[in-house]
Amino acid sequence: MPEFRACPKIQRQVQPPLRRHQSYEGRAGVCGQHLSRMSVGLGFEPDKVLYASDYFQQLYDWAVVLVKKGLAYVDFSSPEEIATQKGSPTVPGTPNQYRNTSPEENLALFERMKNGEYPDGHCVLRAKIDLASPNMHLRDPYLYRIKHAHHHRTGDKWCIYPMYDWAHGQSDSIEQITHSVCTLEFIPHRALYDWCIEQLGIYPSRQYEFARLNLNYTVMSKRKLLQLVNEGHVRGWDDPRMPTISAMRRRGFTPESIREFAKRVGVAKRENIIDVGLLEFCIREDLNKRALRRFAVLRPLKVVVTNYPEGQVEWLETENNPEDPGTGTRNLAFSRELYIEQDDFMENPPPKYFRLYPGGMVRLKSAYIIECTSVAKDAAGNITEVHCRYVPESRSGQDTSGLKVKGVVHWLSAAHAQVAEVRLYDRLFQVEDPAAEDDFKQSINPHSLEVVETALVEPALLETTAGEHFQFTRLGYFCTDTDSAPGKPVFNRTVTLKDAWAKEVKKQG
RNA sequence: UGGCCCAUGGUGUAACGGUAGCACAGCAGAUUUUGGUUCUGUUUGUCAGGGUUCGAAUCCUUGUGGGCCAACCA
Repeated sequence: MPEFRACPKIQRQVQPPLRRHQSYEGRAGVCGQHLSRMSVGLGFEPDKVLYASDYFQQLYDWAVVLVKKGLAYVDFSSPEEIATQKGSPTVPGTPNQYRNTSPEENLALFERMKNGEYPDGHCVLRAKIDLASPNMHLRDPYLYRIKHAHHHRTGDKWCIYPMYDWAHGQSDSIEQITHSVCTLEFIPHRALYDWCIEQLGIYPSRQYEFARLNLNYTVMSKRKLLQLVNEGHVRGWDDPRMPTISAMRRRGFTPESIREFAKRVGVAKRENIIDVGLLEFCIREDLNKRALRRFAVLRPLKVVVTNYPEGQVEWLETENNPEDPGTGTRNLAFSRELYIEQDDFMENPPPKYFRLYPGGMVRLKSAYIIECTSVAKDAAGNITEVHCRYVPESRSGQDTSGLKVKGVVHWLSAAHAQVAEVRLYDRLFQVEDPAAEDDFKQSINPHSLEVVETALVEPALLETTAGEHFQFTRLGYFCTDTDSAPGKPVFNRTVTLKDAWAKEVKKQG
């Protein structure tokens, strides 16, 4: 039954009252709250939330008007009969006996419907329009059906409830909505929307249809998303892999970035599938300016600086955000045993690799230049440690070494690093348009979530609270998850940094 | 095989009937103590055929392609 009427304040600069045209069905207050939350998630304060159920009496009175005008009748046929009588898009419908009932009789019948004299589904009120119309929605559409159901706002007052088409235009009209915005599939409904308003002679709201925003590598329909949730392919509606507002917020997308994305996408009438790359661009653009930089090592590789004194600790200054000097600096502990990212070392590097390799030099960001002198391996031949020599006069900010190195690598002091859980997300589907597949679930990406339970982070990262954004230097943007506990932070990777090297590797095959 | 909606680079989206522009992506380069950021340059487009017009992405028409339309759902 028609329910909550979303009325988010879409854009202040829009002159006429404009509203999102959609009603929701749901149990006690859930949807109204959900809509409000969604608006807030996008950074809006809902202007107000309105309820179609507030108009039930008016809607009923208007139905009576229609009946009296001979434009509506009570039909006792079964749903199957009615469907058959409607014909098909190429075959006109045929009228039944009830279509000729007099207005007076219909009035009495409709009243009995309202009074609860009939059981559920015993009959319906139908508009009398045109059974031969090429627009199926005009072939005497249902206006009211009987449902002896308790309504969370109107209680047991009604046992007949209006259908969508009978509720929507009139509700818009009551609220003096000038532009009622909806998606393309409602185009055929517009004729009925207009018909109701015209027959009633009420405020002429108008409906405008636009294409829904689709994203590649995911699905957008509520039906499909529900399946993902119910069948456990994701952990819930706000699983950071989902394309829902709550999930996106949890993953670390800011309201500003989502709105910027929507702005760049634009609105039009043609079907579209937008590249998630644009969304990623928008969140990087936003977070680059506001996220504090922190060091984190996801897959640690131990580095021993052989010529650095054992037990010595130095505190080296590094910037919190080079894009915003106002955010100041912090100090990082430097010592003889460090961790770097496994990806930042290769024993046999390919061309153009300018990170660490035997005999190679690299700058430890905000610290010293080191040179790899040897590699330690276990019995199986796996690299367990990398031994390096540091250049004492290459200290960041006071480098007199004259050395020029191409690679810069982030690092953590082994003795100071703390453990944190980091969740890495990848696209939920392996194909661009899963909805076009025979079975969209066949194309689910089995590696859409990778949990790194023992990532290493700066000690300062232990103090974070849910919703905080960071850039883990050279890795990507991360957001503290709601699963975090004191001293046990969990980070979601919102998006990686652009990675020119990954592209180069791909090119080299 | 009825009706309706849509069609502009890879993806989106602009252009009173008058020079097809913007963004993302791509490519090339510069800068860089994040292979990030920033900056510079650059490849690629009006679905097809007719018609109207001095002039068509825009108007008309035919075709092609895609989408939508039957629920006691919204």
